[in-house]
Amino acid sequence: MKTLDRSFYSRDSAEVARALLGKILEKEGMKGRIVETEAYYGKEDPASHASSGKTDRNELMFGKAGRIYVYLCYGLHYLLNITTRSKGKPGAVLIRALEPLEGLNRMKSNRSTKRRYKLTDGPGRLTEALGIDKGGNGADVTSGDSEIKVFKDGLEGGEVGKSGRIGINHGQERQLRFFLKDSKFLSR
DNA sequence: CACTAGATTTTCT
DNA sequence: GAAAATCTAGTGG
Repeated sequence: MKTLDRSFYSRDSAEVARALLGKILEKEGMKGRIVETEAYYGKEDPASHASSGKTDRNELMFGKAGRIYVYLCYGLHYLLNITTRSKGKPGAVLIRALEPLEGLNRMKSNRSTKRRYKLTDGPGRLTEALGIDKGGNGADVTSGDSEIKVFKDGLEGGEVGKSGRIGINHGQERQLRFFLKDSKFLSR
């Protein structure tokens, strides 16, 4: 299985978000199918971290495409993004939900809650299940020896839905959330 | 089942 | 000081 190369990620954020649906994400042997994503931009997007300029936290969004951007949200949840577009044009795609495929037992033991069966159907949950934290920040997904990889051959098929993004209060009801309609592993 | 509070870092006012 | 790209556990019907 081959990983996607940098030209795949160097496009418009919404195109990348749409194209990532159905692709397989792997971290240390644990695999999941990407079923839900959201696109973020730069200063023209008030919901984006990059909307008000570069900071220590978001500088990866300003760099080259195809790298991991992990961000600690609400002080306790890590969110997984992949940077998009080209240098100087900040952008990223947030991975919101996965369908678990391999390594389920390890995902379960990574998650602290045992009551719920929910494993990877939410941006904060999937990072915990896969053991992703700030250590993975800046990794190059297009490189073969990265901890986190995205494969070119996904599971095609399934109707794609669009909606406004979730969890943001900064207005902006542009349709930048993409998901596979028939998936049972979407966030709320 | 529905609703609510609380956890806790980065950033901006 | 307050809000944010969220989730969990607890309470009450």
